[in-house]
Amino acid sequence: MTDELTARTRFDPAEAEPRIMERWLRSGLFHAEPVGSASDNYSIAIPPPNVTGALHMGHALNGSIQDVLVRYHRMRGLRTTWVLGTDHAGIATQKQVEKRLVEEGTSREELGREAFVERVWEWRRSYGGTIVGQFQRLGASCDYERERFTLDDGYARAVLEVFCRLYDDGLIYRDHYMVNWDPGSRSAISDLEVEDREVTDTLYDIAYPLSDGSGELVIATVRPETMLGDTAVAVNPADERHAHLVGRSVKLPLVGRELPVIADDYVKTDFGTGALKITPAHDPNDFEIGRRHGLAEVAVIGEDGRMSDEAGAFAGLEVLEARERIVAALREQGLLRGEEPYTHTVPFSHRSGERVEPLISLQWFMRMDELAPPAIEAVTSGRIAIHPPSQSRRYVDWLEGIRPWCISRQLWWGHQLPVWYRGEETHVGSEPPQGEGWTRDPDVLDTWFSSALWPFATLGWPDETPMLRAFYPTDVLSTARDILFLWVARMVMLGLRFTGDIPFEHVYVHSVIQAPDGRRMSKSLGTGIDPLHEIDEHGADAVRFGLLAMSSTQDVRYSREKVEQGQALANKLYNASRFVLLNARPVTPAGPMPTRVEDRWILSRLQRVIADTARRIDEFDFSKAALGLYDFVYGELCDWYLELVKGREFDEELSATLLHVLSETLALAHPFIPFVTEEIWSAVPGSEGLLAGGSYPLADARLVDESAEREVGAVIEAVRAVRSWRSESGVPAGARLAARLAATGYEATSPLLARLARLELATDDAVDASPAVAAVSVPVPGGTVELAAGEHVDPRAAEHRVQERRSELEREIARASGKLDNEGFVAKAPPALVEAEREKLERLRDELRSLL
RNA sequence: GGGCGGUUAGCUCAGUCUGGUCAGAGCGCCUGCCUUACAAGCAGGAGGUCCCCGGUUCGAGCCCGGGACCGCCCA
Repeated sequence: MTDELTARTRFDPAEAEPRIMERWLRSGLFHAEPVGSASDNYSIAIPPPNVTGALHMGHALNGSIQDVLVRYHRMRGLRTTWVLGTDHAGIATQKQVEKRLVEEGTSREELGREAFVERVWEWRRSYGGTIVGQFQRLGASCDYERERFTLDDGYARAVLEVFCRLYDDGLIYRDHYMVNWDPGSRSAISDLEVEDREVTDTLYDIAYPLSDGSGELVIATVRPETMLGDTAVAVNPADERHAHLVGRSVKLPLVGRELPVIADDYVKTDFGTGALKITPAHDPNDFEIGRRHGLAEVAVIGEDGRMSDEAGAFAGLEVLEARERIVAALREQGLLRGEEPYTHTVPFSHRSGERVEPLISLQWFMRMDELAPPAIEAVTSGRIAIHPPSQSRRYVDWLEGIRPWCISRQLWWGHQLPVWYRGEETHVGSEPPQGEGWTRDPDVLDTWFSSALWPFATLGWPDETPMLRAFYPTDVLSTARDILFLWVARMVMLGLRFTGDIPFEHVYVHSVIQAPDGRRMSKSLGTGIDPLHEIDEHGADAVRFGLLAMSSTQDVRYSREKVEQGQALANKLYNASRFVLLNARPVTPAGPMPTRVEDRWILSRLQRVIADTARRIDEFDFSKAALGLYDFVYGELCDWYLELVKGREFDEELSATLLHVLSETLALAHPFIPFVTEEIWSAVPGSEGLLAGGSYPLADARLVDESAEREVGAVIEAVRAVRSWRSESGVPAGARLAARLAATGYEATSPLLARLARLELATDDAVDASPAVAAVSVPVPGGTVELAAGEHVDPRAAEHRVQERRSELEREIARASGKLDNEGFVAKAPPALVEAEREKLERLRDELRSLL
């Protein structure tokens, strides 16, 4: 870089980033050998992205967060591994490949299972690496040699092992139960894959005649087609209108079946007529009621989304068509008592977007009642810390209300259940059973079942591997809110069950990034912003910085300004480094040897930003950490220190301090903006190796210098005061003005003040001499600067400024004296505060007098 | 229906835990500058009913109560 320094005034991420990533990868720095134990080492298991996925903003933010943590701890000297990989995403991947098959004019059924699965593997080999490469664009320092996939051989072994052990322990079982059936993907899906949406349907009132002909009971439903599967009508036991009907029966229209009238608390008395048709096979609540009352379960809709044979005359029809025909038939028979628009929430599949059909189906389930309590305890006891803490309540609430988890999926892509049947026999085991006539269960496990093992299966479990010893439990799981249940809770449950230990010590729940207009970022809405495009445009450092600076404990809108701020920071650091490297002597000192006040000042400020940054990373406050670095680089290093040293000779002492401050700043910022800092590092004299492998700065309390901070702080304020006065009085910023310093506290710093404020300061013995031209008094800390501004002053501008200042002073004086006139304030406020207020008032009055 | 979060400058957000020193940042806007690192820069500036009402307090953007509006989660 050194040779290019003179020529290039801008950092070019597009050119530099791939080159630097290449160096990192070749160096092997990101790879850690399994040595020692987890308590000494640092590890993060990435929440595995979907193998079909491409990097979106959520990944980019999460990747930036994890990379800050990983780079920071690596530089702290810990053996560090960040395990990357993808999950096989059963439904999504299968759908991708099926789509292609359709385009080719064939189908998975035509291919057969084995050939189809091979096609999916082909797809995965060709396209499954996309997102891994995209993490590299971001600069993520993953241990790429350890990339894992939830269908790898070793991983698959872990999955089967867990299934078999849970089965043996009685936690996994097979049952006919109501599941969320997704007609789109022809599979059961879990509660977490269901999204409730509000839709407007028609609510129909239908009369069910009493069997004895003595009247009728009117029920209300939005799904008349399910009436064919009704097996009861229920009323609330407290409902006096219907009390006399309980125990009698009604005749189901169109079918003729006798339905008992039952009493159940679930029925709301204020909905419709207070009578509820019960269809245990097609509604989750009815299902529960049905089980309570021992009702028959008549399934009139099949897994193909069409009416089943049980639907009699309507068999084979699509649900919607059946509905129309049934309504028509009821109308014809005079049993339709009303219809009106009705808005309610309806479950939709996250996977296919289709309306979920609740169906009773024979599936495999996992009991959660034994697994959940230890997972709750791990968080309530503090063994696992969730950040921000408000999220732990959501975690606990969810686990407390957890229900059995349907883990089987009617797919071909995934971990096929290790279950075989022969007649009435069932065999569960990692090996096929002996003997003839066994058939394997065709279903696969929910992808999340395998993801739940991620923190330990990636490290070689069930074997007692060195990796597992060295890196489990992992340190942090970083994730978005919606994943708290999907992954985190399940990882904790299974981690505790199978390793006896928590899977991670900290859970960091980060923001969800919304579109700039506050809507959800989504492809279908057209509101998505592609992080790779942003990286192309602004550089990975800028995107990382921007995302981190945006992040918060709540959802945030994507802010391109923050990314541009990051880009500006990278460029600023690059140019500040040019200044240092082009001027400083290439000394390689043991450390800085500051004697001058400005050197002591920047070193002192540096210690503070070092301490703040480390603390903020430790507290997961990435936005404060990033913005704090920005403030240091801009507001202290570049705006002041580099300007303060410009008049000096770049001798050995100054060079040592400059190079020290530069090196420390680069290292400090490296976890946030790794590319530009690494690039500059290679040009710093005496720098060895890669910055990514260097050590993180530690604050040195001996370099904190209160008096230097006070003195230089006063200079900064004074320079600002003079500049501001100039600007408002029409005095050119560049004009050198004769001046006299009538203030204390500038003994060591007056030359600095003179240079930055462009003043010709009179020497001490000239202090009493009157300036040649009428003087202006500019208040600064510790006194005033008397300026002989003379010919430069625009009298009207100057007068205007004085007026403004006078009224401002009057306002402030009124406020301060008002406070002091308040007896309550003087009596009750802390004495120091009252005293400070008195001094302030004195100061204000002095200044006002000087302006009269 | 239950729970959680939010409302501060034109925009996006800090600041609220721990009341006074607090009206802040970035972007945008206005003015002036190519000052020997950076014009993707530098210097200076304008701009706020801290959602509303009430309370506590000597003192409230911050604490308490009520309300309005927006968003998210769960049922």
